[in-house]
Amino acid sequence: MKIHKTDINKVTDYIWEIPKSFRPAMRVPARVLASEPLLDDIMGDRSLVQLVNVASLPGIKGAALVMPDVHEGYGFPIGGVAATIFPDGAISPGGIGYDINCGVRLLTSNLKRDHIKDKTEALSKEMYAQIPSGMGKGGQIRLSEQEMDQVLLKGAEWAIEKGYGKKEDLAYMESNGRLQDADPSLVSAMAKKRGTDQLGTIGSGNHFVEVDYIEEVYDETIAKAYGLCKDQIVVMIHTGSRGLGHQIATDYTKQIITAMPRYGMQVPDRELACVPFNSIEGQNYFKAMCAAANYAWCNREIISWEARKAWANIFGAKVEPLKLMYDLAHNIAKIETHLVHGEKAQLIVHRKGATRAFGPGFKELPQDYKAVGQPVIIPGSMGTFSFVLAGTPISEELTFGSCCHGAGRRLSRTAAKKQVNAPVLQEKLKEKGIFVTAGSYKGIAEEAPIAYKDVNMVVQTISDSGIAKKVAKLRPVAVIKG
DNA sequence: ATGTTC
Repeated sequence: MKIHKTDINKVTDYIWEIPKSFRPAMRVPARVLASEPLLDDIMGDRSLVQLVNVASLPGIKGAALVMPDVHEGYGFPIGGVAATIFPDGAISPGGIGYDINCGVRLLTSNLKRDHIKDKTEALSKEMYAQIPSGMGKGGQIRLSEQEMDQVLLKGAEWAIEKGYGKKEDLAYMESNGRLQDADPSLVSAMAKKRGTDQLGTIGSGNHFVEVDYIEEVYDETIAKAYGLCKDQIVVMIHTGSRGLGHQIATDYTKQIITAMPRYGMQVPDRELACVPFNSIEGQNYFKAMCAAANYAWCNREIISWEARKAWANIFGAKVEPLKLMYDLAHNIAKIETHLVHGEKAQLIVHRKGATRAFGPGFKELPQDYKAVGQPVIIPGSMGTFSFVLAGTPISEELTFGSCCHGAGRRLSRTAAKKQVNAPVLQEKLKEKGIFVTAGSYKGIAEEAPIAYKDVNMVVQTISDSGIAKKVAKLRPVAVIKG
């Protein structure tokens, strides 16, 4: 299948639609949220074909959607949102991704840019020492079988009970850092084994811990509600459920590929394998997915504890500890209520490389954010900049309350490695005042800014389309990578 | 993304 520009209808400057009539298998239209240059960028790759395939998912409602940071993924495009009808619409592990509850959190400090100037290098070294990173890397904590089950059931609460976190953090996590449907008995022994020593570790790839300062505030009122101000130092953490989540995705993808024919579900690409949400296989996957999501929230809470230790070691025990602004998932499925053609419907919302972006008044928001909407954290590529946005009611109308999750890759890892000289890049960033500490040059090369879209363009599209408002722009000073 | 290949 090839998709040409002439197959795509322009709905607005930021919304492009491939109509349902394009392919007989499509059950809903396919929609791209992008400015024209960003759309042109993906015309040559498989993102749009994958999006059209998603539009044929059994039980899909509204439209198959991609955000402006879209790129190719396993079956589903990354940056994709697919809402299927509860309870018998499809659930597909490919629509969630291999790193279940990969997500981002932002911690705020009471220090300003001037306070840390002379200590940036020492801080980045201490962060690197405290936070294990890199492929397959384990941490300090070894979970017993009983403890593992508690982590999978309780998520971030487990870390807090054990003294690795702060009770006041819970209110500032999506779903309070815990999905109630988790069932540890549905997580394989292999997945649990892989997760035994990986709590408190960031892993590799695009995962990182970053120290930033706030370069610009766009919306003073919302920034104030989130506790953000110009020149303030903040810490961003991006990681997920590590080997445990990956193993769960592997286990259930296999199972679901085998089970799918029994339910008469057909999809154009084997990588979109799915079963009805309320089938036994669908329920088992969902409950295991929830367990992996809880592991990821626990992981990010423990990494925050490590970052807080590094903070105290560098700035002294009397410094105010880092405060959690918000933590949100961008690889997850959630049961949510949205309007479909003007009527309320319960949906299984798959977000793969897409975050939630609910507007003001949403009941799950912490009290101090209720009036301004949910924080959306958008990490840019290494050494560029990142954004904090706020969700709006428009996201609920256009995207099932969803937003983009980052800059979005434009070069494959292999292509990036060919083009980038990592030591040179590291030195260049240092000259710009950004200390990058990484376990491997491979990681630096794969994550070079050239491998990513222009985050400014991506965020501008989001802001122009109205699904989220710009609140603040963040510049990195130290990056810890795998 | 991941004890690189589901």
